[in-house]
Amino acid sequence: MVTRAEPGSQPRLPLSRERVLRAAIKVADASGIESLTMRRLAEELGAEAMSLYYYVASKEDLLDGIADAVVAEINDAVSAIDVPSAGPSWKTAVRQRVLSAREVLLRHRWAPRVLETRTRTSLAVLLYYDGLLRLMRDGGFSYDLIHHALHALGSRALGFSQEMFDPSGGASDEQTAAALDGMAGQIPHLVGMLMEVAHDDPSSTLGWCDDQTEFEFGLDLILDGLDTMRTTA
Amino acid sequence: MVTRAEPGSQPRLPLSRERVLRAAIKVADASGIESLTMRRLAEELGAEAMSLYYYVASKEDLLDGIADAVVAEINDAVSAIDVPSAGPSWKTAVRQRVLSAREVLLRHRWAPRVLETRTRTSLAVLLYYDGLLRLMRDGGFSYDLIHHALHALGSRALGFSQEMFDPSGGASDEQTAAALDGMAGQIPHLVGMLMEVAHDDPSSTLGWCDDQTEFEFGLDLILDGLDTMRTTA
DNA sequence: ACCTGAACACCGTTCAAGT
DNA sequence: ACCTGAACACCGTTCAAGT
Repeated sequence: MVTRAEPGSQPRLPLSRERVLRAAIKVADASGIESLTMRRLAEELGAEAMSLYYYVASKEDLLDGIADAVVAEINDAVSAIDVPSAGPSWKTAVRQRVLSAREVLLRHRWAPRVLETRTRTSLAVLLYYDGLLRLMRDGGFSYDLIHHALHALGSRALGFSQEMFDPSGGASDEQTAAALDGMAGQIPHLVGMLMEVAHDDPSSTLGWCDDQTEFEFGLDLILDGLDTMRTTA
Repeated sequence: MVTRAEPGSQPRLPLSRERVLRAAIKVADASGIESLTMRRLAEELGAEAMSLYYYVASKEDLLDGIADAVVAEINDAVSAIDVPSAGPSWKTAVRQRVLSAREVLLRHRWAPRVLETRTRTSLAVLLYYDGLLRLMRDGGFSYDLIHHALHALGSRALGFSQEMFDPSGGASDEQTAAALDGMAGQIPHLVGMLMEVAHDDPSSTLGWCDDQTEFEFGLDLILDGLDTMRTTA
């Protein structure tokens, strides 16, 4: 082992929690969350896996850390938004915040899954919800209705929703169509719907459905319902 | 190694995919999904881990299998429901199906997480959605609106929703109250809301919120919104 | 056809040791 | 204070071998 630096080797930056978390996000963004292992992360940093434990208590702590960092990124994005929120304009204010959060999550596809599996309550998440809450208070909501509303929105408030099935499932439209055709006897209504919807929507080049459109449809459905309750309660 | 059965040892049942999946569900129900390993499952069956690979192709295939089994259990439960679904009664029909699905999931707490992580499209899930679709067709929905509706419902159609944060987070109410108090400066609206809501609801002995009530609130909000669209479209 | 033992390539993590 | 090598206890899985 040579103590002196190899000729041409850069003097490595010292590690820090900040650098570890940044590198972890980089790995997850580039290669997916399943490829984020302590050894792989250490390699990315030019260090040994064991060195990471000086900055994170465990892998769970690492995941808590990168989840927090993503929500902090969301909080940064939404704090730049400055639109009126009094009375009826609460809705566009909330809508804009949620869609901003979604934009951040689209840059970190692994984030929803990691967020869902956190057990620790994250201060960053609480701060985000506190911001939404303020807007709804401006809109004239009671605390009680806001409480229901936050539960009704669930993860949608942070910009993502659970799609239980993707008809295309990663396969091509042709493969999907063929597979569905074979099952038509068992799932006649579903096949009927997908035939019609796929035909009607020439812009669905990414597959059967446009996720962004569907996300906004669901979001607006909930926000509109809440708006009605706000005024009738 | 003795070839003859030990005195008192029961002649072990032969393995089968059915038995493997059943045992896997039993382990997950009793000890949580994280304790479901191939070795632990084999032990439960009185066999070796390697023997399981004769019935499942991989652990992913095992998870696909138990997810399918749970949805099959849901399909059994909802197929016993026989209520009218024509016109405006579509809503109560769908509502009842969703709440039945939820009851099944409450017996398998690990199921939502496993369902979310499946990549393969499950026939059982398609059958479930096809059933919902039929009810909405009876209600007079267009295929196009049903398509939006299924996306808007997302996992809620199958009886569960993503709660992004649990204010209690497993801790006692006293601990939660103390922790929130310390953060009151940073999240004033959230603290204000939780103080009021917890105070107002003497029945919330399980913590700050009654999940079943909140689930139904969110579900009804969406169903009511869809019902309006059904009649105005 | 059905089941298994030994072994492999990975994990996260502990611990004592280096600078 | 910061980093590491060797080692441990666990994974899922391959493969050749047993009945």
